[in-house]
Amino acid sequence: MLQKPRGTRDFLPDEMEARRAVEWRLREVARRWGYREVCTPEFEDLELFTMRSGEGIIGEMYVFEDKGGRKLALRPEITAAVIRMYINEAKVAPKPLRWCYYADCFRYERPQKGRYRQFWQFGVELIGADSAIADAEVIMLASDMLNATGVRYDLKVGHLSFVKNLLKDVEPEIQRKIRAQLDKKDFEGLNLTLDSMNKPDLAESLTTLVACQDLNEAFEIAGAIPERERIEQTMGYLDAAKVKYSLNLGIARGLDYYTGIVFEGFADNLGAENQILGGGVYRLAHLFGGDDVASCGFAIGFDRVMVSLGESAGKKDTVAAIVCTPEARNRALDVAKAFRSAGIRTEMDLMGRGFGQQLAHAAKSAAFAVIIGQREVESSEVTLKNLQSGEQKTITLDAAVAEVVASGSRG
RNA sequence: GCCAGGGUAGGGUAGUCUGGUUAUCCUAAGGGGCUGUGGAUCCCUCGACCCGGGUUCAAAUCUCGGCCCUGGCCCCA
Repeated sequence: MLQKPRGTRDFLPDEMEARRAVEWRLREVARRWGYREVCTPEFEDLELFTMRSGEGIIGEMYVFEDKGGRKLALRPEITAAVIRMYINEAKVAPKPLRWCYYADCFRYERPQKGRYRQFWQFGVELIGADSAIADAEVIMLASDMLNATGVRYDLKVGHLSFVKNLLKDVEPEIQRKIRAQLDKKDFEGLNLTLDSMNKPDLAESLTTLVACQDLNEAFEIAGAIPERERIEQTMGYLDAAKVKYSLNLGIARGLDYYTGIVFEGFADNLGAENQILGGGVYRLAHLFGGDDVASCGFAIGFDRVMVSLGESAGKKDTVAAIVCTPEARNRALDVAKAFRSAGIRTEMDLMGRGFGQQLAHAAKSAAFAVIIGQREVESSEVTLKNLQSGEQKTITLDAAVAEVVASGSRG
């Protein structure tokens, strides 16, 4: 039998409904903040991604050549494409641009819990606003969106200037190494690195800084930071808005184009791949030949959110099953039409089952049975049976529809 | 790329150590009886040893390779 490609998944209706429900909660929050959805191509010029992240990522992408000999790649992330689109299509649009996306991405990596080769990201990008309140808005939105999903998480907020300032006299190569070790909280390796440089007090400052939960203290450790006022303002807005976060000034976020605030979200029940959100302030547009523009954005690892939510994610659709005798089928079709017009998922027997077996099937798949037989045809009513409680009553069609609709809005 | 544990009907499983009858049980699915409560009950049916090589009279079972799954390492844009 044919298997699906490694690291991909099939989604059956139950799971799909759960995913759509969470997806729409995210969309709805983004919409309320004014972030409008955009869509970019599933594949792009390979160059777009190597310009952003370096040649090293080719090994972790789905790269192919098309029939015209173009080097293309399935998108491994969306930010680069969104910024390309901004430069191509929207450079002169009124600022700021508030955009969001929900899209699948592809990475050629070893699958494990919460990591798949095809995975979905829900992200937002705020383009062209360069202020403390802009940074704060994006973080507040991140918090709002994660809250809407119901996932349990920790939000960590940091800023690159602190570590950068402490390391300003260190060679770039070593800087990179130290930042990676701080990000991983690999203090053993960090001490080794610093020992070899003969700077014991730097180690002290760095480890204290990473653990530091107080902004003023952090400024004392890190020394004079030009962005101090903006950082204080941003954090002030977050505190005023009662955003739940903790300070983590060790966050490195891998790549060099991040310039300021950075933040990450972690689920507490996921194992090794527990990061469910990552983002920050970055400058990327100039890489793709645009004018330099400040941007801030984040992406939510949608699949990890779903794994973290587990079984709790699902909310079942209310289903009405029409149960009828063959003679009553035309009337039953009218009844079904009325239920469907009211927005109720309504199903009829297609298997030629007898009355009893229709009901038996309904009991497994529906919340209500709507019974239409000779008696109901004659009285122009329907018998509505609540399949959970077993109660039933013969009432008008309108009353039956109203009752099913009401039960759906409760659920 | 590395390490560990796995892969038996649609789902869940027994059997594997110690090779040997028609591969166990639950569930789901389909057909039939019953024809206004059948979420019951009775009868019937469908359906599996991941793939390939090796050992053997004989392989789900032992062995080698591959594929895939689960978790971890690495990486994580």
